[in-house]
Parts: sequence; C-alpha cells; structure tokens
Amino acid sequence: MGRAPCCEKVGLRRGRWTTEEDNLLLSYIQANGEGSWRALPKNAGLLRCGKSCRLRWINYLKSDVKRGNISTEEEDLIVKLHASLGNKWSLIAGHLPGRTDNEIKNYWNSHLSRKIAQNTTKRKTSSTKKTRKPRKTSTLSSKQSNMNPSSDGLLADPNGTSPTLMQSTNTENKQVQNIQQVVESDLATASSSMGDSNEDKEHEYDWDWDFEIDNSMVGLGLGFEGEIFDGDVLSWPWESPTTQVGLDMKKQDEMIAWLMS
DNA sequence: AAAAAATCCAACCGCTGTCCA
DNA sequence: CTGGACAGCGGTTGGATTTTT
Repeated sequence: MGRAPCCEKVGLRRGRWTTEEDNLLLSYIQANGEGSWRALPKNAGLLRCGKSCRLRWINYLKSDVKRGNISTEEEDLIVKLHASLGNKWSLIAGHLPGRTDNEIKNYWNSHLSRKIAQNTTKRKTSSTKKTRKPRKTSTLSSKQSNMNPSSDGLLADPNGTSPTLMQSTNTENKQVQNIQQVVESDLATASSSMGDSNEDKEHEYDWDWDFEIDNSMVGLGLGFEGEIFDGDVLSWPWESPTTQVGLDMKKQDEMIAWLMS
C-alpha cells in the first residue's frame, strides 16, 4: 500500500561529500536535469539519500551559487530584509542572487545575531534613555510610482504575486548594484538623521520608517533592543488584526517591494 | 607548543504543505 | 476522503578550523 519510503537509511553514506560524489551528482544532473530526487542517487550511482543530494546540489554544486564572503552591501540587505521578514531565509535568499537560504541562515546565526547582541549590550550600558530618533519618512505610493518592474531588476514573479529578483547572469551584477545603492542610500539617510555621533560612526541596524499602504500610515520602529517606540504600530501590516488573521501576502509583497524600491 | 575555547558552515533532522494514488 | 511520497523550509548539530590562553 502506498509508495515506498523516500530512502532507506541503511547503507547510505552520511557526512561530508567527497569530490568523487560531487562529480557523480554534477555529471548526472548535467545530463538528466534536476528533480526526481528519490530515484537520482540510484541512477547516479550514489550511496546517498535523495534529500541529501538535493541539498548538496542547491547549496553547493549549482552553477549560480555564489561562493565567497558576504559583502557589506549584502549584509545590509540581509539585515534589512530580516527586519521585515523574520527568519524567512529562503525569501531573503530570493533577493540575494547566488546566495542560498542555508548560507544566509548560517551567516545570520554566526555573524549578524552576535553583532546585534553586542550592540544591544553596548547601547544598554552606554545609555539608559530611550529617545525617539527622527524618522525617515516616505510613502509606498510615491515609491511605487518609481518602480519599473521590467527594467530595474525587480521583475514580476511569473508564478505568483511576489516581486522576485530574477537571476539573469547578464543583469545579475547590475541588479545587485541597484539594490545595494538603494540600501546604502537608505542607511546613509537614516544614519545622518541619528543624533548620537558615536552611533553614527558604527554601522548599526536601527531604522525607523513610516510608509503608507492602502492610504493608511504604518509605522516601523526597530531597534537593537527590539524596542517599539511610542506611537508606532506594534504589528506588521500583514499581521494586523484589522486586516485578517495570519499573513496577508499582498501586503507583505507590497512591503517587500517598498523595501526593495 | 599544546590545550582549550570559540567560530564557522556543511549537512542532517523534523516539520509542513502539496500532490497523487 | 485518506494516507503516503515528495519538495521545501527552518532549526539544530557536529566536526573542522581558527583563535586564544
């Protein structure tokens, strides 16, 4: 009854992949394409679970996987997207061409979470007052008017409503640069409006934005302490109890589009 | 130089949603 | 309708490497 389990764990190899295994997987997928992960190990002559093969392919062997250090521009973008999306690693990775969800997750856990924790400690010891910083104000409607999905790297997802960075090898670098410029610009503006000169020197992630969705202002106050400033809306627009229970994907997409614009 | 501690990251685990028999 | 296979995702682990003592 039913199908056979996806893989028998008996007799399968685990742990690090060898070069030989990589070559087997690579040549098989190049010849037959990806997919059918259950049957792949047997057909490719690998003593691995199909799930393991898929992971190895996606995170390491795929040709568009970018190796090397995360740049400061990419780091900024990760932090910014994480502030809006939370631990949605695959979603964040979708906006960083060549980076995998696993890589971003690891980078967050090993670098960024610690960096933020350190800054939290520093700020808590250096200052006990919670003062509201000047806001960087903009509106989604005005941002949307500047969006050109067909030319600025934000392309409509053909299979859905989410704005997705399409990974074209020809335009990839330009897309990244566009995103990086926007992020840098936003961070520079936010930074220049901050009062504490010591904080200005360091690249901290502490934003405070307003934006407008469906003609209603939504506020975002984000700090290292996780502080929500007085007067701010306490939940994300798509989580708002006034909209609907659970995620409002349309508003989430609008939010992402705004962040990326 | 050696041991201990910290860091990094590839890989694994388990869960969820979707598809299909 | 039910239940199993599968793909995909986020959390966690474990071992290799690097840094510190």
